[in-house]
Amino acid sequence: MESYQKIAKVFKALCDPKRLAILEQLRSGEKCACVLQEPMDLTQSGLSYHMKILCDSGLVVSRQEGKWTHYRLSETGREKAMHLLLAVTAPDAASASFDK
Amino acid sequence: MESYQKIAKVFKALCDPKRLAILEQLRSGEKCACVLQEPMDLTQSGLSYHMKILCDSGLVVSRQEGKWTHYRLSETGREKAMHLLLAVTAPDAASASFDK
DNA sequence: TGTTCATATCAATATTTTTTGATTTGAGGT
DNA sequence: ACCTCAAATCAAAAAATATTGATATGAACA
Repeated sequence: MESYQKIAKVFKALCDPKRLAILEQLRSGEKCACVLQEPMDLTQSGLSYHMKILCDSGLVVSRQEGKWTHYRLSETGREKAMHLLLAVTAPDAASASFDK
Repeated sequence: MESYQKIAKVFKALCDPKRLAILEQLRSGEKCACVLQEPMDLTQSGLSYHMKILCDSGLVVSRQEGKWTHYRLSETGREKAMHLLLAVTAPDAASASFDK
């Protein structure tokens, strides 16, 4: 079973407005770090900090190309997160009823 | 469109190990605050603080019964969270391909 | 090899979140 | 009305997270 810390790490990626804005940008396709930074109120090191959290969560993956780093959404990361959300918030088999 | 702050609030409920442990307890059915607190390393006011965050996220709902408060998982809360997770991490319609 | 550019890392500070203990509120019971 | 108990709220302290500016790494290219 996954530890609560590990699960928390996935959702931590999603509870910061700046990281949500970064994900929004990635929804339209792979982006280079410099491109992601431009429209945001973030320093270079600030972006790097958030990208690390997003990659650690598994929701985003990176790809090096020369001196550039490209980021994109991970389908498997998303699927794992969906399963995790369900696992954590759905009543267990034994308990039939719960609130609407 | 929902603000990033509003979205963040939902996932904030899921990025603390103690709140995940509380959700785990609720998976087996409705529980009174006093019952939830007992097995956890939490003071009364500490539990109350976390329950507020869980209720604010919509994933948990509460019900008063005399002087007791009972908490349970919300199905609609879970459904909304699932949709939100998808909305935030899935590539948009225009961009066909993304990473596995 | 030396220079430039993109990104990562580090250390310090600022900000936010969590914890704690004390107090308040409000529903019952006497 | 008074007392008790469960839970919420508040203010202060502690802990975790985010931001900033400076520096390090490492790829490309002259």
